[in-house]
Amino acid sequence: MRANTVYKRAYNQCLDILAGRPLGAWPVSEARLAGLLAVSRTTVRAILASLDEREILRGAGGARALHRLPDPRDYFPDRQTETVAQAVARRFMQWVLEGDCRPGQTISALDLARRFGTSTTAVREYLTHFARFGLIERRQNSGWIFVGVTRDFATEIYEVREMFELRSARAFIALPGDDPAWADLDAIEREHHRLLRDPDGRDTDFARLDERLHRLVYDAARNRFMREFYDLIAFVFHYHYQWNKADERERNRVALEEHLVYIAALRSRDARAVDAACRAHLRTVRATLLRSIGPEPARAGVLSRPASGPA
Amino acid sequence: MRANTVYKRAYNQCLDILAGRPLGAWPVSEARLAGLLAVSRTTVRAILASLDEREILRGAGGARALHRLPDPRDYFPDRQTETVAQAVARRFMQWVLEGDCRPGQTISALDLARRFGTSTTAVREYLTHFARFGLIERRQNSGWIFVGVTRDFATEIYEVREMFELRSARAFIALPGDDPAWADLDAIEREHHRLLRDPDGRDTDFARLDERLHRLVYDAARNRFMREFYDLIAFVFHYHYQWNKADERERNRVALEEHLVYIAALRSRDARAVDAACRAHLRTVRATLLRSIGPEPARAGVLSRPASGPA
DNA sequence: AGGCTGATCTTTATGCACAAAAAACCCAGC
DNA sequence: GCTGGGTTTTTTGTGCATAAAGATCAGCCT
Repeated sequence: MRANTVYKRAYNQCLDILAGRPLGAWPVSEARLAGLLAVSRTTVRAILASLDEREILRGAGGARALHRLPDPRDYFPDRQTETVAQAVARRFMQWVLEGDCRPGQTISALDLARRFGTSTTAVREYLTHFARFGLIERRQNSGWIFVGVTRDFATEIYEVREMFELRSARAFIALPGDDPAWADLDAIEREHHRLLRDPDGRDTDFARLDERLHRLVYDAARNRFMREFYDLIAFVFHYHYQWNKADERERNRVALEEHLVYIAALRSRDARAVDAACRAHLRTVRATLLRSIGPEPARAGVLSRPASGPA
Repeated sequence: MRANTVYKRAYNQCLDILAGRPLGAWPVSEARLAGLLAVSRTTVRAILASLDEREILRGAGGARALHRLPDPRDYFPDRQTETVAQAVARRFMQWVLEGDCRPGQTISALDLARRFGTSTTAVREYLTHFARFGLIERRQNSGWIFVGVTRDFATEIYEVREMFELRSARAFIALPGDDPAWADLDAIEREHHRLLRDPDGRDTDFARLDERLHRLVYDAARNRFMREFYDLIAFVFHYHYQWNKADERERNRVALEEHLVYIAALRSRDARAVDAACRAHLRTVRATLLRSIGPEPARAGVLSRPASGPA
C-alpha cells in the first residue's frame, strides 16, 4: 500500500507555519494553503481535517481559528516523510559507497529489494533511472551489472568533461558584469580562503565546495545536456572520493590552490588564462582519479568472467 | 502473467535451423543448442519438449533425430515473439511520430497503457528510460510532460553535437589505414552517389544513410558518452523529419552534396578541411531544424499553450 | 581426474492486477 | 472570481504468478 508521505511532509510544514502565529483567527483558504505547501487541495483537506481533530485548528473557511499552538509531539517523525523512491535512492547510494559492490559484479534487484525493505518494482524503477549514468548495465532477462568506474570509463568521461568545462568557462567570462554568478564566485572564493586557513574541516566540506564551483561554471553554458552531465561527474567524484583517502589533505590543498588560479582567471576574463587554468586543474583531477583506480587488469577479467551463461 | 516470448523466438529460430537439415540423426546437445540460440538451457528444454510433441524431433541425446521437416504452420506468429517492453517502445514511438503529441502536453501513463493494451508498469518503465533523452519530464505525483523539440532544446543539442562531431572527426582521420571504418566510408560514399543519381528512393533511404555516416564518425571517438548522445540526435532527426516534408527533395540533395565534401575531407586527412566541412554541414542541418520549429512564442507560451506544434 | 550430458531444483526477472494516496475535475453558492 | 464540497482520474507502490536463468548432481565416456 502506498505511503502518504506527501501528506505527512506537508502536515509538518503546516505546523511550522502555525508555530509562528498568534492564537485566534487564521482565515486561509484551502486553495491558498495548497499553493503555499505546493500540494493539491485533496491533501490540504486531509491536513485540515487532522488539525481539526487534534484541536489545533477549529472552525472552517473564514471562521477558521488557531486554537492551540503545535508542540513537538504533533509532528510526524522525519523517517516517515521520505518517499519510497527517495529512500531507495538514498539506500542504494549508501550501499554502493559502502563498497559491497565491485566493478563487474552482478546486482540482483530482488536482493536489493529485500535489503531495502521495499518492493522489486521500486528498485527496478530506480535502477532503470540510474542506468542513464552508464555505471550499471542491464542484461536482458538476467539482471544488472555494476560496470563501475573502470579506467576506460574514467578516460571517456574526462574527455567529455574537458570539452564541456572549457566551453562553459568561455560562456562564463562572457556573462554581463551584473550577473549574479559573479557574486556567487566571490562567495566561493572566500570559502576557499577559509578552508585553506582551516584545513581541519569535515571531509565533505571540500567536496561540496568543489561541486559548487564547477556547477556554477557549468550553469553558465545554459545547456541542459552539459548541466545534466555534471550529475554524473559529481557522482563519480563522490564515489572515488570515498575510496581514496590517501594524501587526502594534500590533494585537497592542491585542488584549492588550482581553483583559486581558475577563479582569478575567470575574473580577469582572459580567455587564454581561463583555458590554461581549467586544463591544468582537470589534468590534476583526472590523474588523481586514474591513480586511485589503478592499472586495468589486462582488459579481460572485467566482463568476461561473470558471463558464464548465454546472457 | 509474463509472456514466453524468449521461448517463442528461440523456437522459431530453431525451426529455421532444422529446415535446412536432412532427415535423420541430429545429435546436438542441449548446452550447445543453448549457446546457438543464445538462451538458457531451461528454455532449450522447453523447445525440445515441444518439438518432440509435434514429432519434428524424436529421441534424446545422441540418438536425437529429425523426424519431419517443419512447415510454416509450426512457427509462432511474429506478433507473439515481441517482448512487452519492445512493443511499448515501438508503439510509443509510433504514437509520438503520428503527432498526437505536442510540446508542452501532458502524458498520462494510464492512458498510454490502455492505448497499448499493457499494464501501467510497462509504460512507466519505458517512460523513465526514455526520459534520459530529456524529451519528456516527470512531474512528481502528477504525470509526464512532453517537452518536445523546442527552439532552446534544438539550440542546446546542436551546440553539443558540434563539439562531439568535430572531436570525433578528428579521431576518425587519426585511424590507421587498415581500420575497417575506411571501407565503411567507401561503401557509404557509393550509396551517396547512387542516391544522387536516383532521387526517387523511399523517404527513409536518406535518413538511414545519414545516420550511418554520422554514426560511423561518432564511433571513431571510442567514447560511450558521445556514442550514446547520437541516439538522441537520431531520434530528434527522425522526429523532425516526420514533420517537415517541405522541400524535402531539395534539402536531401544539398545534404548529400555536403556529405560528399565531408567524406572527401575525411579521406584527405586534412584536419582543417574536415573541420570546415563538418561545421558547414552542421550549420545547414541546424538551420533546417530551427526553420521547421518556427519562431518561439515569446518565451512564455511554451508550457502554457498546448497549440503551436513543431509543424 | 575432468569435462560433458541430462535431470532436478532454486532463484530471479518480467509483467500484471489491484489498493491507497494524491492530483485534477466539476459545480453550486456567494 | 473565489470558496469549499463532492467526484473522478492518475500516480505510486505492493504482492503475486509465470518465464527464464542459474545452480547442483549423479552417471558416463574418454
